[in-house]
Amino acid sequence: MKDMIEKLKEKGVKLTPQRMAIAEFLSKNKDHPTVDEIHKDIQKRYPTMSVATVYSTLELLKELGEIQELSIRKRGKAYFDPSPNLHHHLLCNRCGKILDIEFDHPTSCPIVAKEIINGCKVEEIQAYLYGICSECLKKESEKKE
Amino acid sequence: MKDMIEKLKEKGVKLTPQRMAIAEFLSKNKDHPTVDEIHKDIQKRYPTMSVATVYSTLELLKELGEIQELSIRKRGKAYFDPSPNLHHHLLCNRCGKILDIEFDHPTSCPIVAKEIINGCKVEEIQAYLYGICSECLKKESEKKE
DNA sequence: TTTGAATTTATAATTATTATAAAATTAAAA
DNA sequence: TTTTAATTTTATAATAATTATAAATTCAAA
Repeated sequence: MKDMIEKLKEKGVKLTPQRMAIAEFLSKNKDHPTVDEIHKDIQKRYPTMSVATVYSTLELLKELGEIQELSIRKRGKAYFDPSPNLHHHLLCNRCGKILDIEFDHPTSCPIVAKEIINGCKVEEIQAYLYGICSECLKKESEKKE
Repeated sequence: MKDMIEKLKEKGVKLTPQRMAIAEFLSKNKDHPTVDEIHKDIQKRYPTMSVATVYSTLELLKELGEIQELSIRKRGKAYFDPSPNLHHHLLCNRCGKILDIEFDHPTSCPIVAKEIINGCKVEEIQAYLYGICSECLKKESEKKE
C-alpha cells in the first residue's frame, strides 16, 4: 500500500488525494478492476471523485510502469492489473472470472526468451488463456455424479 | 475463398448473399479488419448492407470456429483474424500495424503444451506482443545515421 | 400458395471512453 | 502571507463501438 505511493513520490508525481485513493485501492486489490469499479468504490468515501480523474490517473500509472492494462475480451471494457510484472491471465468462459497465471519457467517460453522476433522488437508480452477455471470444473464434475 | 463458404454450407448455415460477401471478404483478406472496415468495403457493392448483419455474421463465424476475434489494445474496438489457427500477434507501438507472429515450435511453449494449468482447463490461447515492427525499426536506424 | 422461422435492415438505446472548459488545488515566487 | 502560474479535478458534453428492437424481407418447407 505505502509502496506504490512511495514510488510515485520518488518519481516526482504530485500526490493529490485522488491519486492516493486510487493507488491505495489498487495496492489493496488482488483482482482486475475496471474503471467503473474503481470509481464506484472510491466515490463511497469521496463523493466528488470523477471518472475522468480515474481514467487520467490510470493512464499515468500505466506510463510509470506501476500497473498494466489488460486486453481481454470481456464486455468491451478495460481491465487493469495492479501488478506490472509479467504474468498471464485466464478468462473463465463459465463464470467470467479473470485469474492470474504465474508461469513457472519464463525462460522456457520461446517468445519471452527473445527480444527480437520476426525482426520486430518486443517490448511487452501479454498472453490470454480462455477456458474453464478450477472452481467451475469442480462444479461441473459434481453435477455429473 | 470457396473454402469458407463450402464449410458453412457443410455446417448447414443458411447462405445469404450478405454472409457470402462477408466470408469472401475475409477469405481474401490477409489483414485484421474491423467491423467498420468490413462494412464499408461491402457497402460499396451492396449499399443496403447494415452493420448489424456484419456483427451477427462475425459472431456466427466465430462460433463456428472459422475466424477469431482479437483483443488487442488499439482504439477500443474489435479486430478479427480471418484465420482461426493458433498464432500470436504483435501491435507496433509506432505505426499501429498488427502483425501475425507464427511461432516456430508450439510444443516448446510451456503453456501451449499443457491442457490443464493451475487446475484450469485451457481451451484457447492468444498472446499479444507490443513493440516495434521491423519496418519502423529500419526507419529509426536510418534516421540516426 | 401459404406458412412460419430465420435473417436483414434501419433506427434507437446503451455503454465506455475522450474532449472540453471552468473551477479548484498546488507549489513556487514575490 | 499574498500573488502567480501551472497542474489537476470536476461536471458536462461529444464521440464511437456495440447491442437491442421491431418491422420488413427472404427463404425453404408444408
